[in-house]
Amino acid sequence: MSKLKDELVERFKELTELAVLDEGDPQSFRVRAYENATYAISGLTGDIAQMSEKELVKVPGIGPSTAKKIREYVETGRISKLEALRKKYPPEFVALTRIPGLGPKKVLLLRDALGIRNLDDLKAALEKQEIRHVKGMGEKTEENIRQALLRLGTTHKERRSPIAEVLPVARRLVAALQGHEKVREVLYCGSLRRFRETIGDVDIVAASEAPREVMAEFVGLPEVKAVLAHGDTKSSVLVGGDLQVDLRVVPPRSFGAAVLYFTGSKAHNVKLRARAQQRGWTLNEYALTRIETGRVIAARSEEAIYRKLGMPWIPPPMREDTGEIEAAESTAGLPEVVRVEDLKGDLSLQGDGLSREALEALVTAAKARGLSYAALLTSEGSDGVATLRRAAASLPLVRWIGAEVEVGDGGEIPAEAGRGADFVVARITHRPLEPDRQTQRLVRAIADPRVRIVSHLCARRIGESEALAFDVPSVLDALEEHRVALAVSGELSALDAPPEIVRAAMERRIRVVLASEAATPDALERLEYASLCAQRGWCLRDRVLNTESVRSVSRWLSP
DNA sequence: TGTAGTCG
DNA sequence: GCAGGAGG
DNA sequence: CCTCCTGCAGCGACTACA
Repeated sequence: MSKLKDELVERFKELTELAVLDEGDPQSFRVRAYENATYAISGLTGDIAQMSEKELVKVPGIGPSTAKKIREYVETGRISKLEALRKKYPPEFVALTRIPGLGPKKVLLLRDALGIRNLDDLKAALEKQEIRHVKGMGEKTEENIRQALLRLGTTHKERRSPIAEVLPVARRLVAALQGHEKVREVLYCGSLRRFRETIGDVDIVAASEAPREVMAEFVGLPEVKAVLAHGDTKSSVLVGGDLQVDLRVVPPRSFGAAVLYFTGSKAHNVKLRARAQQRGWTLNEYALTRIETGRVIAARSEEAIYRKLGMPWIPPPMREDTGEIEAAESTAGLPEVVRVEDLKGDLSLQGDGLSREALEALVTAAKARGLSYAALLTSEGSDGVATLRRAAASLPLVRWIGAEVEVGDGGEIPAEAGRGADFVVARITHRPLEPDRQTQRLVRAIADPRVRIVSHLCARRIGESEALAFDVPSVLDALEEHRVALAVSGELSALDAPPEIVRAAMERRIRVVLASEAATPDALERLEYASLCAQRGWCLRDRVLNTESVRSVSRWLSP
């Protein structure tokens, strides 16, 4: 977005980190105020450089002090408070707090007692076994730091893993816990349940009356590489490629409250708690409770808690405090976002290279999932179309053969593309271009009259390659004008078009297609992922082409 | 056993 | 450090 | 309008030290 804004957000993040050290407490009010200010700045729209101190102070979360700092940065390119703190706490010293288990207090203690100012000092102190002699630390602390350093690099605090890596692991762990006889219910929560594209750690919540046994089972699972903490109701472990997984076990009557609490987001929870407080209630991970009597109002299910707070259940992907709570309590209610059950067909099955048997297995599985129509795609030109048409003859569900074509550097689509096919899907591939050229490329491809669907609009690979940079409004305008549908791929390393773009598309009359791009029966589950991703973008059900009847899909594909 | 630090 | 209320 | 004052969510779980 705006470069100035990004810079300010960076500066304030650093300010927050340094304030934690300066205050010696991550919970101090000043630290929290900086955090809020950072969030407030990241939500600013418009030209920040043009805003006066007065205007800035009006923004919730920005007070006189932050406003001054913003103006100072705009005018001089620096923030004196930040410079002062940097001097006091050099970057290499601050870096020490990123070691798991080392917070502000211990880091400062190490500096004052042993003069440790950077990683090398710390390593040297470990060598000499000096740390165990510091008052307040012991052999155990020393050993923990040693272990943390060994893991550093792979598991430093900020590392987030692509959802494609995390989801299968989480599903296996949940399945393993589900199999335990003392487990009543179990669900992964956190950013994974909200379907964010990168995941910091996995939070699993289980309901059981025998927490200790469940915990023992959990930390003993074969995938567990290291146990970071192991208590009666809460444990943390590392699995596979150094992914941290936390398990909380709660009594079954609190399952809904726990799942709500641990699903977040934090900002969503804060708003919910405020709504509870207005009613004289309090909301925590155990229950929604009336404060004066201590009576539980709701706890067992999320749905009940939302209902008591005057809201319908909110799909987890929407719980990011981007207006969902206000919408949920409005008379109009939450928008009706698409759910996987709404889907009637799949327009993205990958037919290339599949035998008749494989095709049959694919469409049979699609039918078993309740789908009633499908399109098979080929990227092998008119020969591919002909082959696929023959192979798919008389198979159930298959209504169309589509040609998937790659878009060239200039947005061109080969002259012969789509010959013999029922429609064309333009698949965007990764080409590094200047934003203006990229925009032209996409708009030109969308404007080609053969193209009915555009897929992988941003050509991104989560955790590998960035989304293409282009002017989003122009491209969305083109989609609307030429009546081309926007695909949302459920392929976990793509999830493309991303939610921000889907949400912007909802402001226009743009249709969406949820796409599994499946070549095998198992891969059809990506329809679920596509719908969760679409929910993050507030994708309305009645904008999704493949929730509609064969007739209306046909009309869209061949206008 | 009480307390402090860290994490969530 | 911010927000909101009280009091001037 | 300004200044001054007060509250800011709140806590649990776990670990290590004394």
